[in-house]
Amino acid sequence: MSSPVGDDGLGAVNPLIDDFGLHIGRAMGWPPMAGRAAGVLMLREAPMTMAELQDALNASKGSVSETTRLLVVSGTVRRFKEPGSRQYVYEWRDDAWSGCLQHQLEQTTELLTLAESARRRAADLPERQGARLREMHEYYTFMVRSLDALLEEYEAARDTRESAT
Amino acid sequence: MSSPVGDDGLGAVNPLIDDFGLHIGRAMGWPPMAGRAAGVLMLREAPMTMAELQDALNASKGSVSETTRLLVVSGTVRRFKEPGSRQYVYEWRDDAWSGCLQHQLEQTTELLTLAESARRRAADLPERQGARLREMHEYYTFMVRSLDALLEEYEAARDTRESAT
DNA sequence: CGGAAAGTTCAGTCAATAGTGAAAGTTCAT
DNA sequence: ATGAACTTTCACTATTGACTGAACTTTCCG
Repeated sequence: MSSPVGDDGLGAVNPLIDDFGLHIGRAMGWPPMAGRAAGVLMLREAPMTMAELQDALNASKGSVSETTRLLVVSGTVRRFKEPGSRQYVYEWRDDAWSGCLQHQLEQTTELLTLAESARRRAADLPERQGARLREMHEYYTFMVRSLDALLEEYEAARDTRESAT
Repeated sequence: MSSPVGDDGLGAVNPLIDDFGLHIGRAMGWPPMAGRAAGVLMLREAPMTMAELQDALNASKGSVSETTRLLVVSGTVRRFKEPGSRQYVYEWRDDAWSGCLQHQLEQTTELLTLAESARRRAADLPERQGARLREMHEYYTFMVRSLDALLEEYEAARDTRESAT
C-alpha cells in the first residue's frame, strides 16, 4: 500500500514511470495515468492484477479500471484469466507498437476525411483558397498511404526478427 | 463585429471552422482556438490583421495574440507588415504541411529519446522487461528514420509540383 | 441458488488548460 | 521626442478533463 512501484526491485525506476505517463500518454492521446500504467506493465516480469496495478500506480479502483480498458482497446495490453483464478491479469503485448502505429494511422485517416469534407463543403472558393485545401488533401493522402506502408514494413521486419529468435 | 467568419462570402463555412479547430488542433497539440484560426486563415483570400482575426474568431485580443504566436512558431503561418502599414498581417503558408510533418518528427524523436533514457535508467532488468524496452527503442528508431525519409520525400514531391505550376 | 470477490459505472470533486480584458510595452509617422 | 496605433503580457475567470469512491453489476465457488 506504499511503494508506488511495488516490491519488484524497481523502486528506483519511479520517475521513469512518470515520464512514460507524460510522454507516451500525450503521444497517444491518453490521460497521464494510462501512460504510467503502460510504463509499469512494460517493466514488470509477470502479468499484474488490478489490485497490483492499483497499488503500483497509487490510484483508485475506478481509475485503474478505466485505464486498463483504454490500454486493452488500444492494442498495447492484453488481459486474460489464469486458469482457475477468478481475477483478470494484464500484460504488455509483444506487438504493442504495431497497435500504436495503427492508432496513428487511424488518426491521420480522420484528418484525411476532414480534408475531403472541407473541400466538398467549401467548394467553389477562389483559386488561392481552393489550392490550400488541395494541399491539405494531398498531404493527408500522402500521409495515410505512407503510414500504411510503414505499418506493413514494420510488421514484416518484426516477424522476421521474431522467427529468427 | 457580428458574423464569426467576416464578410467574405464564407458565412456557410462556419461549422467547418470548428471542425478544424477540434481536429487539427488536437493532432498538433494546439488549443482549439489555434485550429480554428488555422481554418480561417486557410479559407481567406488575403492576409488578415489581428483585428480581422479577432472578429472572425469572435475572440479576445489576448487570445488572438497567443494564437497567432503559436501558429507562427509552428511554421504554418507567417506574419509580415505590408509596406507603409503599421500593423502585422497573418497568412497561411504554402509550405504549412511540411511544418506539421516536421512537428510530428520532433515529437517522435522525443519518444526515441525517452526510450533510450529508459533503457539506460532501467538497465540490467530480467530478459523479459529488457526485451520490451528494446522493442520500444527499435520501434522509435524505425519511426524517426522513416518519418525523416517521408519528410524529404514529401518536400521533394512538393517542389516538383511547384515548379510545374 | 447464495453470497463473497472482482470489475464497472457514474455523480461529484479537484486540477489543468483555455480564454478574457485591462494594463504595460512597442513601434513608427510626424 | 511625442503620442496614437498596435501588440504582448498577465492576473483572473470559465471550461474542460482526469480521478475518486461509493453504489451497482457480474462472476463463479461452495
